[in-house]
Amino acid sequence: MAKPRVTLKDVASKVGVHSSTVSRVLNPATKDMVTEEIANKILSTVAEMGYRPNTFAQSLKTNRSYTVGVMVPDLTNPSFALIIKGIDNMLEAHGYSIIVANTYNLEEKQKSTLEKFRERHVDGLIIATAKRKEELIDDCIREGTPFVQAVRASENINVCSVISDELIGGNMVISHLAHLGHKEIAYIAGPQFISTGFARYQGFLQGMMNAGLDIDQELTVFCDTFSEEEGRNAASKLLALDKKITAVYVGNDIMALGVYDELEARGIKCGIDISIVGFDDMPFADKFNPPLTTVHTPMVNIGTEAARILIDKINDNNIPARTIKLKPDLIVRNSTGPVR
Amino acid sequence: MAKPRVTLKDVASKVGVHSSTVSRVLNPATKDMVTEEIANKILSTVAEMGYRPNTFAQSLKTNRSYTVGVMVPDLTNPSFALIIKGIDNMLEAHGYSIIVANTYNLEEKQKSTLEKFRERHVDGLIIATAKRKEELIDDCIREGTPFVQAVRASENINVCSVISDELIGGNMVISHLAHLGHKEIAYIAGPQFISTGFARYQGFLQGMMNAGLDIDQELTVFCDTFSEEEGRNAASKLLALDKKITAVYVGNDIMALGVYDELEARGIKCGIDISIVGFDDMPFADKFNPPLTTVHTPMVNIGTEAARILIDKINDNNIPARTIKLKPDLIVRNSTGPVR
DNA sequence: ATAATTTATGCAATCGTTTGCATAATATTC
DNA sequence: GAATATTATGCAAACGATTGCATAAATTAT
Repeated sequence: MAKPRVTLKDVASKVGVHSSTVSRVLNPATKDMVTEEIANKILSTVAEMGYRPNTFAQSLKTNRSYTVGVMVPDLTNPSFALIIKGIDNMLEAHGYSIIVANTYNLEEKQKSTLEKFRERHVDGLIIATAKRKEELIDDCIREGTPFVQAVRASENINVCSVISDELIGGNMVISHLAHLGHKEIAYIAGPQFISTGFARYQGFLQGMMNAGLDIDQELTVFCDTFSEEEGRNAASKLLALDKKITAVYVGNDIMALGVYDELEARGIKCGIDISIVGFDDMPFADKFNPPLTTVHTPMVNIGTEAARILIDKINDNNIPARTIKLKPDLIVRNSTGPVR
Repeated sequence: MAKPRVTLKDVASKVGVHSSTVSRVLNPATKDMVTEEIANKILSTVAEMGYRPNTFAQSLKTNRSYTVGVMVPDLTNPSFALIIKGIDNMLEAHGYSIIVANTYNLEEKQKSTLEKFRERHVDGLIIATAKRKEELIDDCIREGTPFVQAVRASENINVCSVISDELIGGNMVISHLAHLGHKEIAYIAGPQFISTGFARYQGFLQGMMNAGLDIDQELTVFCDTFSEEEGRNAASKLLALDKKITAVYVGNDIMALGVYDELEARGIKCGIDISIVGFDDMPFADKFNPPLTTVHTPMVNIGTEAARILIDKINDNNIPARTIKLKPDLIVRNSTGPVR
C-alpha cells in the first residue's frame, strides 16, 4: 500500500543491532536466544515504528502462506455459509485466513479453482465439493497437498473427512414417519454421484427396512441436482403416479422447497394431506410454510472439526486417515403429521 | 507443498536461455521483447515441466498480492452471501482472490480484521460493515488503502460507495401501503448509527410525507441491532400501544421475521389483520409464512459494482469519489393486504 | 563494406525475511 | 589467571521473481 514500509533493517538500525537479532526476537521460537534487555528494546521500537513483517518475504523463505483454500458448491446456500463459519472460527484462531471459492458444481470450475489455490500456495484445502469418484482428490494425494473433505466425501477411505451420519438421519426420519402411521413413503434422492445424495438414499433404504416397511421402487425419484426445480419436478412425477403416498422424504431442504411449490400449485396441504421431511435444517427452515421437519446436520461443527484436522495435516500430512461422522438430529416441525 | 518446485532457472536452463528471458516471455507486457521462436520454446517447456511462478517471490518484487479483503457483518445472513457472489465473480475474472472476514458487528473484530488484511497486504478492501461514523474509513484514507464501501456507507462523501437507494425504497413501500388504504403505519427502524438503518428511516419519513400521511412518532421503534429478536421486541412494543396500527414497515427482513414471530404468538394474521413489509428481499423471503412483501435490493449487482470500482482504485487510487445508488424494487407478496 | 541504429538477451541488484555458521562476548572450571 | 565451555550476536547466503542497464547481435543506412 501507499505508506513507505518499515523493514527489519530499519528497526535494527534504530536499536543498534543486526536485523537477524530483530528477527529472532519477533519469532517466539527464537526469542530466548536474545537477552531480555535487547529484546525489550527491540519490541518497543517495533511498536513505536509500526513495523509490520512483509509476509511475502516470510513466505518466500518459509514456504508457508498461512492461508487455506475452501471449496464450496455455492455460498448462497446458507448451509455452506454455516460450514464456512465453523471453518473460519477455527482457522482464524490459528493465524490462518481462508480463501473461499464457489465451484457451482462445475467440473471445470473446480479444476481452475484448485489451480488458483496452488498458485497461491495455500497451506491446505477444505473440499466441500467432492463427488464420490473425485479425480481432484487423487490429484491432491499425488501432489502431497494437505486437505480434508467436509460434508461430502469421495469414496477414497485413505483420506480425512468430516461428514454427517446420513444413515442415522435416514433412520430417524423413517422412524418418525412410521410412528405417525406412514407406510407409503416416497423418497426424492439427490444426485447419486455425490456422497450425500447416495448416503441419504442408503439411509432411506435402511430406515424402511428397520421399520419393517415395504419399499416400492416406483416411489423413489432420482434428481440430477440438489435444486428447488429438481425437487419440484420429482414431486410432480410422484404425484402423477396413481399410487397412494402419505409422506415424502426429500434428500435436502432446497429440494423440499420445490416439493412445497408443487403441493401448493396442486392445492395439497403440506403436513395435513401429506407429510414432507427435508435434510440439513438449513437456516430459515423453521420460517417456511409450513415450518419444515428436517434432519439437522451440525454444519458449524463439521466446519470446525474439518479445520482442526486440516491444521494437524498441515503440520504432519501423515496423520492417520479418518472419517468423522457427526450425529444429526431430527427436528420435527409442522410439515409432518399423522396419516389421515 | 510437498513436490519439489520447478523454478524459472530450471526452465531457463532447459531451454538454454537466461531466467530473465523466461520471465519476460511469461509477462504479457514484455513478451514482445523476445523472439517468437524462443518464446514458443519457453512456453512449451514451461508447460512440459509444469512450471508455476512462486507468487511470494512475485509479490515481494511487485508489492502486489492480487487478493482483496472483504469485510461483512455475518456471512450466514444470506444477503451478504449474495454480495460476496457479485464481488467474487468480478474480482476472480480479473485474477484476484477474495479473503472474507466476518466482523459480527464488533468493533474490536473489525479492527483486528483490518490489521490481518494489512499483514497480508491485500491490494484493496471492500467494506460492507461501515458505520456512519467509521474510524476505519479515516484510517484507510490516511494509509492510502484502496477501498470501496458496499451496502452500508460512512458519512464521508470523499470515498466510493455502492448502495441501494433507500429513499426510493421507502417511498415505494409507503406508496404501496397507502394504495392499500393504510394510514396508521408503524416503522421498525434498524440501528441509526448504520447508514441503512438511518437512510431507511429517512425513506419512511419521506414516503409518509409524500403520501400526505401523518407521522405518529410513537409508531416508530428504534432497534439496536438488525436481528430477529430486536424485531420481535419492537413488534411487542408497538402492539402494546393502545393505538390502531394497520401496517408495519420494517427496516430489514431479518427483523421482519421477528415481527412475524410476535404476530403468530398473539394470533394476529399477517397480511390480513395487519400488513408487514420488510427490506432486502433476502433469499427465501418468498418462502416465509406468509411470503414477505419487501424491497428487493440488488445485492449481487452491488457486489459486482463495488468490485469493479475497487479494481479501478487499485490501479489508480485517485479516481473521483462517487456514491452509486442502485434502484431497488418493491416485491409485493402476501404479507400486505388492504385495510380491514 | 562500414557505420549507425535498433532489437534481443544476459547480468546482477533488488525486494525483506530467515537461519546456519562463524565469531565475539560472557560465564564456568581448573 | 588461563583454559574451556556456553551464550549472544553478526554475517551473508538463500528463497525466486522482476527489471534497469549493459552488452551482444541483428538490421538499416550510407
